Amino acid sequence: MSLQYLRVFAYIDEVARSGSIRKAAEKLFISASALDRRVQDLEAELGTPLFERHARGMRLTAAGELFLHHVRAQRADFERIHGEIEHLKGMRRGTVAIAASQALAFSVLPELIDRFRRANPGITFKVLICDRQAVVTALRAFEADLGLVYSVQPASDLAVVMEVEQRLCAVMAAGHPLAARDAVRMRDCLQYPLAMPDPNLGARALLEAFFARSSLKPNVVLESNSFEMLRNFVRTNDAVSFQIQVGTPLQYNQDGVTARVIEERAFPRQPLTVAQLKGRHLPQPAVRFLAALREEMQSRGTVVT
Amino acid sequence: MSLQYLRVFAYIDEVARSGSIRKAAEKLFISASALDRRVQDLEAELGTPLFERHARGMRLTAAGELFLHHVRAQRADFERIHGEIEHLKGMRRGTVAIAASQALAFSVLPELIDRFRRANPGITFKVLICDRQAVVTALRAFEADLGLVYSVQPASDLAVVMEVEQRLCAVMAAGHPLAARDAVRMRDCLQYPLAMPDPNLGARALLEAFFARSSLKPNVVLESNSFEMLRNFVRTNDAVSFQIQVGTPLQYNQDGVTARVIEERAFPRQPLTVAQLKGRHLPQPAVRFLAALREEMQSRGTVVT
DNA sequence: TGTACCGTTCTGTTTTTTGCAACGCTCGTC
DNA sequence: GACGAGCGTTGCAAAAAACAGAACGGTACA
Repeated sequence: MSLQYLRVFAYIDEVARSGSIRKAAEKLFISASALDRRVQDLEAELGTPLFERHARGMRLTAAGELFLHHVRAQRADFERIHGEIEHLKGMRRGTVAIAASQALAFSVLPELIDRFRRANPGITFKVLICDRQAVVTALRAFEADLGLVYSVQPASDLAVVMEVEQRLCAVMAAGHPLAARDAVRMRDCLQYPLAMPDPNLGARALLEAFFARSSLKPNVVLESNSFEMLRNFVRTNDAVSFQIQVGTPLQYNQDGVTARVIEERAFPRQPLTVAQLKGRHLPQPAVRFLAALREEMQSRGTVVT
Repeated sequence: MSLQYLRVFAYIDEVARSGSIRKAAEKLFISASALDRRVQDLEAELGTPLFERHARGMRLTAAGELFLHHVRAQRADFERIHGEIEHLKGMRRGTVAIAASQALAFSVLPELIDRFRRANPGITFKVLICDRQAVVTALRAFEADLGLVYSVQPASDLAVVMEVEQRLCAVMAAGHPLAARDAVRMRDCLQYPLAMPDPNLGARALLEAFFARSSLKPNVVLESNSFEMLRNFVRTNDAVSFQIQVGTPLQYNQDGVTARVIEERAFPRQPLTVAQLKGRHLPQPAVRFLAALREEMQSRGTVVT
């Protein structure tokens, strides 16, 4: 649903996204000339150019940035109101849009969403799995209601609605010698080849911080931006990988892979944080899902905020 | 400035205000039929009627209430963004809309606004003086950015941004016997005829609360909803009136009227509160004015919040 | 120096919005 | 109980806005 009367707002949004009138026009199924006129008319009404014209396309001006944010906020808020009107009509429909780190794609989110949908049928989900920078981008563009990230850089336009204390886990094959032990220390892991998450995965920052002030030398045989890749790798050999607690199969061995919490006294800790765009009204379904998420996390570990 | 593309939103807003298509059409300078079609088209797009049709006119449905609030929020937020864009262009323009109780109309607001405008030329003000119920209404309808009220009933959609502890004052002629004293007690006032603020003025609630648990019997000779009326009345006789501190000329005798703080140990107190609509982004000028207001109040009395 | 892509303008066409007159309806009143 | 005043609503033609397609002028990159 996009409401005929907000057409021009959608135009501006798309032009900013595509960075070009012609590309935007194609996506909007109108001609470039028509789109161009709408942009120019709006600029005339505002008395300010919203875009800088370059040979390669259009870039937002400062005023454009401001206005675009307003446009996206309005479009998102309209969707929320529309959802609440549907709710009044008795239709329990709605969508929750989530942007999350990879770690949550493995078990937490799928299971939680499945359970939530059984209790609240009619509510649909959009889940975007991406790195933590893209999570913030999605929140800012009103493409996600909630962002779930490990080690997010604080930003003044984001509000942290929940923080869950997370410990680091070593991930290994079920038959791995370390799997036989209850407690695993970091120096135990370093006896084996390591499959490391790459720098734009949250867990990496923690590991770097540890190695920086340690004399232990890691033997990295694989580095990847995919937890799935790392997990599948360690299944068939004696390598050890790392992941944050919430993303690991602790209690049950799944697909021949298991995990153990790393017991390390002075290990740097970083919480898993749930964030939203500051000052935004979340749609009702997102509010309810957040409550379910909080309940889930409280039963699982330490919820800080 | 109202932006061509939000035309239909203005239509809905006006229809809700006027309660009738024909009256709204007249104010909007279009025909009733054209307006009617826009309303119907919008309802069709939303899949829900926004208005109930009666022989006397249109009344909002539940969905209509919801949507109207969104419309007004959107229009107000657009004004804010437009102001910030003007700000980018170097034009320091903007408007601060205030809804306030009568008590503030006497000296605080006029003086503060005057001073503020000297420091920030180009910023204009809209001040609506009304009873505290209308203040809340104006905030809800996005007609006011800030509401200044004495004894506001708490509401879930209002956010209190500031509270100033207020004491009650006795107001009397400059030559009144009580004016010769430094400290005035309630029972001193009751020696004289009283000019009482009427029930929908904030100060009245306090007085009622006091009399309810006191054996003193007030001799009320005048009751009015206008502080100006009360003040002018006591000037020429020995009657005593009441007003909250912020609205009274304490230090200087103005127009032959003066005031003294009432010293009463267990007197009920109610703060003057500054409120805004919860979850709303205030325009930049309003934010700056609020800061000036806070500074002023801090120099004048006890700011609680 | 060409070529590919960009935003833009000009033309006429299509779609949307509007005004006007008329209709059906519900109220309050004579 | 008829009647007028007010209301929302509907057809139809006119006006206005948005549109597509071809052509123009420019910049960037090979």
